[in-house]
Amino acid sequence: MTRKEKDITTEEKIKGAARKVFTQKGYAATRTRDIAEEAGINLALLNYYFRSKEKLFELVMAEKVGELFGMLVPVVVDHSTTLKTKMEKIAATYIDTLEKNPGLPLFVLSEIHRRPEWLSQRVPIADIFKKSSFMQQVREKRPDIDPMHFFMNALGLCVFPFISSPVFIGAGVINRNDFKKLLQERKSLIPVWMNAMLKA
Amino acid sequence: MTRKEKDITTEEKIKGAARKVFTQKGYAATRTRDIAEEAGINLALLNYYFRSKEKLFELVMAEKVGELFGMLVPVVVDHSTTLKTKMEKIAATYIDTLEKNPGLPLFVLSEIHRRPEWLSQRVPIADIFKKSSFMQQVREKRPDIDPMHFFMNALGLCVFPFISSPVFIGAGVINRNDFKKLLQERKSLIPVWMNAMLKA
DNA sequence: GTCTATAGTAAGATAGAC
DNA sequence: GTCTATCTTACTATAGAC
Repeated sequence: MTRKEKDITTEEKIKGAARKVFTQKGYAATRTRDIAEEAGINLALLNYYFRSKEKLFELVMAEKVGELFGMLVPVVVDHSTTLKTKMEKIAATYIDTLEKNPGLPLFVLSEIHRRPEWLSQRVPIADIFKKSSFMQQVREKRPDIDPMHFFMNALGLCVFPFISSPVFIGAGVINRNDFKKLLQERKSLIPVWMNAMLKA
Repeated sequence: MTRKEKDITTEEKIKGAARKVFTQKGYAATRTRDIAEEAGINLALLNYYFRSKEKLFELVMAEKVGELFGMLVPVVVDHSTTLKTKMEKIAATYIDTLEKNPGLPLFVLSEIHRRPEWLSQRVPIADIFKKSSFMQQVREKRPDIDPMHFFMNALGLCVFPFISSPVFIGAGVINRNDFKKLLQERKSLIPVWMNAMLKA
């Protein structure tokens, strides 16, 4: 047994397995047995540590929502950066992070879709975005258009490829390698496109 | 009993219920009992008509994939229209159709994510898109950039709002009415943005 | 803390009456 | 064709030994 394996507590092994299985299959399709097997432990231990499937899911979900939106906050509220810089940071951060965890957006979006109240009950984040420096700067440039459009566009341009890749790849419209190349290109293209949309 | 109700066969009632429940909750979270109840019939009848949950799902899934991508084909292959016209048609068609069926994209994308081989086994549509008039016209305008980028952007700008609306609305970043207003605005904005991106 | 064994329940599917 | 009742399986969760 390597040092690394020995240091991971059973609790962390289960959480790690849960992260993997839940994000891959979603809550409903996940069986606690899958998680136990993935963690290399017995099913009873899962309930010993986390009481129930629901409680374990809750933990993972909160973490994943944080991963997906947490990275956004420091960038959009920063008053010291230009809109262009913000766009560059958003594109680079999202694409690099999601490339390591491509299933993240679809998981979060799907689970929130099935539990619309989940977010409102715990993440009071609306004002942070609405009053953010990003929104102000967009409003200054385009007082004639709802800034939410551009916020959505920025996120969509970054995130949509990851959500739709199974379709494009599955349909044979693109292959895995070309897709990876596209992603890298988008890191520099998205800021340029966003700038063009703001001027259009 | 109204005329309309009387004319709907039991088979159609079940299929209709299945469409509703499957797209709302996804395959795994759907119980055949939910569908039977929604259809106002007995559980046994579902198996009498469709043999199994899987077979019924298969039917709905094929239909929904058709709904989501079928509308795209006639537009992108049409050699008689300009790129600008194509963009206008894509935006208008998608937003109008999806407004009546907002859960469609997330359903299709999620289910394909969980069954990556599903598409490749039955929808041999790759060449239609790759050789489409849309792709050619984009290549002419921007031979320096992979046209797939713009195809993805067009779809993403139309579809992403529907996928992400539960998040935006759930987090309180936007309310339902403003969201509906945004959607209408996007029908004319998206073609403008796409044009701007192509020039950038 | 970790296991085996099992209770309890929910879900998909079918048998058989009408 | 449509129903009620039931079979069978698979899942979550717990009891209890070690």
